[in-house]
Amino acid sequence: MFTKVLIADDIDFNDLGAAQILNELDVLEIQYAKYCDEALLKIKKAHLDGAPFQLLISDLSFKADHQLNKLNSGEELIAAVKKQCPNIKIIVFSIEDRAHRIKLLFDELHIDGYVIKGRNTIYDLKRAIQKAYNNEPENVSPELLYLLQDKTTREIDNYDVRLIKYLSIGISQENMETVFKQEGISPNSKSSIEKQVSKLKIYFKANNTVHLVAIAKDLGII
Amino acid sequence: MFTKVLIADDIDFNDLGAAQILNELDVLEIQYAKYCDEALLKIKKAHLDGAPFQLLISDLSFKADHQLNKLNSGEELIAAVKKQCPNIKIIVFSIEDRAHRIKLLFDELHIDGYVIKGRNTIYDLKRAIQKAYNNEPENVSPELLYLLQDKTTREIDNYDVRLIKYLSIGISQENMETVFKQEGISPNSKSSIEKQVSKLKIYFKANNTVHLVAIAKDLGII
DNA sequence: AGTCAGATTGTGGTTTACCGTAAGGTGTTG
DNA sequence: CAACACCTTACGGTAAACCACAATCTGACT
Repeated sequence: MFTKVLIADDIDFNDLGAAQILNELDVLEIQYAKYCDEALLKIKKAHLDGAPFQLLISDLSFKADHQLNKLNSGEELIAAVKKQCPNIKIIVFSIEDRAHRIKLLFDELHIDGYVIKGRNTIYDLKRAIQKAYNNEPENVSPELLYLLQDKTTREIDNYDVRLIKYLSIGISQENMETVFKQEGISPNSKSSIEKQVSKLKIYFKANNTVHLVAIAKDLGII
Repeated sequence: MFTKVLIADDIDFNDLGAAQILNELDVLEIQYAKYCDEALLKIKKAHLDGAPFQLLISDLSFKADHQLNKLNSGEELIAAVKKQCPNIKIIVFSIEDRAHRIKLLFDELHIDGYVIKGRNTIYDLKRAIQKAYNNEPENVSPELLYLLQDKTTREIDNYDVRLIKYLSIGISQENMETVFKQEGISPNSKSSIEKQVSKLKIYFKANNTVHLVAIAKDLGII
């Protein structure tokens, strides 16, 4: 079993539960971080000291407060950690249950497991840690495995996400052409953008653009 | 101090932390509920048995799963509980930090305290329980008190919320007139609706309607 | 190079949104 | 009841979104 584990979670309440599980799994050294930056720092330090963490259990959302942080989400933390220590195992542990966001974690950040905080957390997290240790693939709870099958989320690519994102921050379709050209995003003609928005509306069964953005927000796509 | 407390939270992980705090406060009887319906049932039963709960600590969001529930949010649970047992004290305990939603809890459901799940949860919840026991007003953490001062949320009334809500589910301004008349919402002329949407856009500094709805969703207004 | 399918862009017309202004209603006050 | 402010509704013009169709470009294959 892992011997040195870091838990990154901004809710102090969760430490107790995590500690209990890791004790049951006979993990010797457990450290905690309440901020992303703090977590990265600890991982870097341990790495330099020649006693690296073997597992990071991280939440996704970290509340902003008076402390200024460079990293402000689990995604950013994980990307930074992977860059620094590619060998560390990473399990994400969050209440987020929207397939799209979770899918991205596996596909782009190559995490080693995902546990939804819920009614069976204690059991699920324990299993996930064991699976991560044994390098088992598809390290998610059964209900999530089902969610990840959902096509809806797979057929929405980065272009779509950025398009909807820009719509949601008030860029009109008129101006989208200019913005896309500045950002080097293609296709970027007014006509193409209209067409793509229209496709997305059909795809998500949205009556209009307002509806589309609301749906995308609900699904966690933006 | 309270002697009988119910905790309604669907994340099993949180039970440990809550139990620790309540033990420190010498609360004798602590019960847990993972579903809203379950929580209401326990409260009803205790009431009928002549040994009612004195305090309910409830989360706001409860995940849906295979179990069908009549009540599906903390708000619904609290409304139902208040109806049944007006004397029970209620503290809401959630990660929700958006002023608008919290404000509604105090103004319409008359809760006795609010604690944001965060880095100081253990301290904050303990204080909140003591304050609720002593009937102290404004039972929130200092940072939240500041948030609740924010005017933004006070000046948005029910009409605005419904308007934005309908926009977000794909009702065009064209059709809003018909919908509002059916629902008995007034004013309902196309002109009035246009005007109100326009006001809201100015208020929230939104470039267009899409942007407005996105902002409203981010603020937790809808 | 030539062909072709599919993607991208362009164009014109229709609908909806947007915005200013004016007309109509309602309630208050002297 | 006249005067007034304020709210609601109506109207008209402009801009943006929407939609169908046509033109152009692109890359793969022969």
